[in-house]
Order: sequence, then structure tokens, then C-alpha cells
Amino acid sequence: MEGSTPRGRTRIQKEKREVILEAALEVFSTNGFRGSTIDQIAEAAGMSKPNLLYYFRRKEDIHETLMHRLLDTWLAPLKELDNIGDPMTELRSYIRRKLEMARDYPRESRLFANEILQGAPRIMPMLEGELKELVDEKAEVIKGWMRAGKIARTDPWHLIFSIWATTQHYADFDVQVRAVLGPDRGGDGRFEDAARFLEQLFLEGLKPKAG
Amino acid sequence: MEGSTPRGRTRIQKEKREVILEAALEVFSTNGFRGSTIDQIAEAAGMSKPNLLYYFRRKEDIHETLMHRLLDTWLAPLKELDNIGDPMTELRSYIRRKLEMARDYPRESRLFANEILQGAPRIMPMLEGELKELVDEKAEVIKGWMRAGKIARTDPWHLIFSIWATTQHYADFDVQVRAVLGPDRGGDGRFEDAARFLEQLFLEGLKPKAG
DNA sequence: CAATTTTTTGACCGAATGGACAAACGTTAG
DNA sequence: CTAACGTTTGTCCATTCGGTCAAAAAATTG
Repeated sequence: MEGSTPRGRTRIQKEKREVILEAALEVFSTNGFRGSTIDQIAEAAGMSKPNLLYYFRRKEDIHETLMHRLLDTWLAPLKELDNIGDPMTELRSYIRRKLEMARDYPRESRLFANEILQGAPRIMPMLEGELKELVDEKAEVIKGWMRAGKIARTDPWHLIFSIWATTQHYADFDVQVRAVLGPDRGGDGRFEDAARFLEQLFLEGLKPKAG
Repeated sequence: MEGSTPRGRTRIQKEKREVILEAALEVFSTNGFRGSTIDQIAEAAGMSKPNLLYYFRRKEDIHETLMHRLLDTWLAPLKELDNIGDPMTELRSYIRRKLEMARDYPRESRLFANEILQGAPRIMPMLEGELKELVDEKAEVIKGWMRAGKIARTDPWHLIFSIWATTQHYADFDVQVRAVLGPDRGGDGRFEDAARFLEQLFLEGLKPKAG
């Protein structure tokens, strides 16, 4: 007999859950959690509301599943920051990768931003646990680079914040960026321009001082 | 008694409208527009729902009034960016002022962020009009500094974006910042640390290259 | 094929929500 | 006192929304 949480998931269940999550990502990221309705998600997923609720019992279950997946993807670039390679190269790669994620996964970025903006009610423990540990660990790596005179001495935590802020800005504030740049400069090239600018800002700004 | 009610708005009306806007700022900035209810705002303002609706006919009227005021305040620092003073000093002042606004008016920042995140449905014309013009104008000022060799050559628009992103990050992503910094470093001092870091990043990153 | 299980949907429910409205309340002027 | 005006609230309404349920429709299995 099957238990309360059927581990055995049929082919249809797996597929439909994916379709729902994809639709929910679209809807949640543009309307926020409370601003989204199950009907909207169901329609975007091409099924009826009761049918959707057959796969996810509650609206919040969809959001939770989405958020849980997101975090793994989202932190992957930082995890790759390694103290093996050349510090400046490592930093440049990290900035590049984060900017690429803002370009290729803007919905995920907005979903995350929405959650944080509202006070992170559903992922607070994760921020104080997993995320803090990871950042602290990488801050140590960066501190090592500073001690070795490879990059300028500064606050590693705020350095990480500034990389997050500047790169995610191009996903979260995309409409503003495009509006300000206008039709000519606001096209696809904006990410290249941003990459060039950020690279210059961070690499020059973090050049080690003699002495 | 005559002339004591300019433009047909009594003293009580002015006062109560202020109370409501203050309450609405609190509620909207933490729950978003759709996530906020008139009842919540009314309770925060210390009055009944019908009474609130006596001062603002619709929920959206409150939001609109709030948003309109916000924009003036929000763009003031950039308007002050002047080509009279020393470029580096001007930039430092601008960064300082923006960071102070993130510290002192986080609710306003979140309200704005919420609006942009949702695609700026209510303020799009403003972004493409007033805001774009202002930024274009200031970009010219910055370009002048670059031509004069006062700061490094780079993209002025993305420079402005990066200042917006890094400073507003401390308001919009406040919970994440505090969670990552932890109880010790996440206290009131975090803004001083941020100011020090950002100053270093931008001033070093924008130092003019010889030649 | 029939039996059984999984998937889908129409109809429905209760709670929340934005908003309307008239009655009541308070204040001031005659 | 009354009349007039601005303010406040209890009550009500229509809609929306999250979620349930039973029963039909596919799909799977023996």
C-alpha cells in the first residue's frame, strides 16, 4: 500500500509537476506570491485549477518547492569561488557568472528578490544558516587573498554584497534599466556593456596597493 | 473662517491623509500592493475602513499618491549631482547621500523596488520620461569629467546603475544583509562599513589612468 | 476483455476583500 | 433649540480566491 507521501511518482506526475513549476515561476516572479492566483498558474500551465491542486495540495507548496530548487541554483556560482586560481581571475569569473544568471534566469532572480523584499518569511532559516555559512567561508578565502597582497584590503562581506547587488540589478530592475537606456542602448547589448563596466569597476577598485 | 480651507481641504483632512499615507507606506512596503489590504492600512492608521475610504476613495489612490511623492524625494540626490565641484568629491557625496537614504528611508526604497519588480505598471511613463532625461543629463556631466581626465573612462549609465544597485541593496535586501552579517556585524554599524567599502570601491575603481 | 488505479473536471463552499451607503455623531452658527 | 456641515461607523454586497468533493474520463493492469 502507498503511504501518505507517495514516493513512487508516475511519469505523468513528474511531467505535470514540472509544467506547473515552470508556469508558477512565470506567474510568481511577476506578481509576487500574494499577487498570484492558482487560476493564473493553472491557466499558464494549461490545466484546470482542481487538476493543478491534484499535483500540489496548496498554493504554498508550489512556492516552497520552487524556492527550494532556486536556492541551490542561485548559490552555485559563489560555491565555485575557489582559492586555487588567481584571485583577480576568480573574481572576474564570479562577476561574469552572476551577470549571466541575471541575463538567463531573470525570473528566478525576481522570485528571490520578491521573497527577500517581503522580509524572507519562508527562507529566513536558510539565510541565517546555509547562506551565512557559505558567505563566511568565502569571506575567509577573500581575506586570504588580501593578506597575500593579491587584492586590496577591504570588507569581504560588503564586497560580496556589492557583486550581488550590481549583477542582480540587471534582472530585478530590468524594466528601469531598459527604460533609462532607451530603445537604442537598451537592447541585447546592455549585458555586454554592463559586463565591461563591472569588470572595470571591480578589478580597478580592488587592485592591490603597493606596500 | 473664510479662506481657512484652501482648495476645499480642511485641516482634519490634511492631517488624516498624512496619517493614512504614513500607515500605507508601512503596509505597502512590507506586503506589496496586492498583498496589502485596506483593513490593514486602516488599522495601522487607527481608523475604520469606511473612514479611511472617506479620505481616499480607492486603495489604488493611496498607492498612487504615495508613489508620486516618492519619486520627487527619490531623485533629489541625483539632481544635486553637479559639474561645479570636484568630480571625485561629487561622486562620493552622491554615494553617501544614496546610502543615507537607504538607511533612513528603507520603506520608500522597498515600495519603489516592489513597483519596478512587478514591471512598473503604474510609473512606466515616468521612467521613460522624467527619469531617463535626468539620467541622460547627468551622464553628460560625467562624460565631461571623463573627457577632462578627472575620472576614468567608462559607461556613465552603468556607473549610475551600479551606485543605485549597491546603495539600495542595503534597504531592499536588508534582511539578507543582516542575516549574513550575523548579530555582531549586522547591527547599526553595517551602514558605516558599507559606506567605507563603497567609497573605496568606487573611488579607486574610477581613478583616472595616466595618459 | 474487465477490474483497478490514476487523472481530470464541473460544481460548490467558506473566508477574505474592495467598496458602497445610509445612519449616526460631533461641531459650529444662527 | 435647529440647520448645516464635516466626520465616523455598522452593515451590507459582489467578487475573488484558496481549496474540497464526487463523479466522469483515461490510463494501467490482470
